[in-house]
Amino acid sequence: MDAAFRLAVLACIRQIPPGQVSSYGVLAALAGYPRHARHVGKLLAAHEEDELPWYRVVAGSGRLARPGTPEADLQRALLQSEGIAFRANGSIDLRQFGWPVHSFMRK
DNA sequence: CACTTGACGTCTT
DNA sequence: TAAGACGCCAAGT
Repeated sequence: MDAAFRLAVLACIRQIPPGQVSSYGVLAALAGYPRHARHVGKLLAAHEEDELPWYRVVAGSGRLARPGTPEADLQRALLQSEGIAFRANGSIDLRQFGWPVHSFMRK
């Protein structure tokens, strides 16, 4: 596997501030690998580390990946505990909680 | 080599 | 705006 890819992506994920979320595509681009969103997901699927805030990674649409799974429920709970609000349809407003866009546009 | 798969994303209807 | 189609790329079969 490409160790550089893993390290770069994991490093970016660790940069996500508490109470905010990022998306697979954005993280891939930040890591220097545009169009590799699916691989970020592949990485998280195989990688389990308690320190890593994997739950701060959502789909670009603002909805959770793999809905219906126990993992998604856990993720929802963890995010809510950090103050992130979910809409009625079960999606997150990235204009409010998305990173790094939100940090940059902070008014 | 052809085809499928997957924690995704964008473009068309 | 919602629902599909289509694109993406590395790995596995």
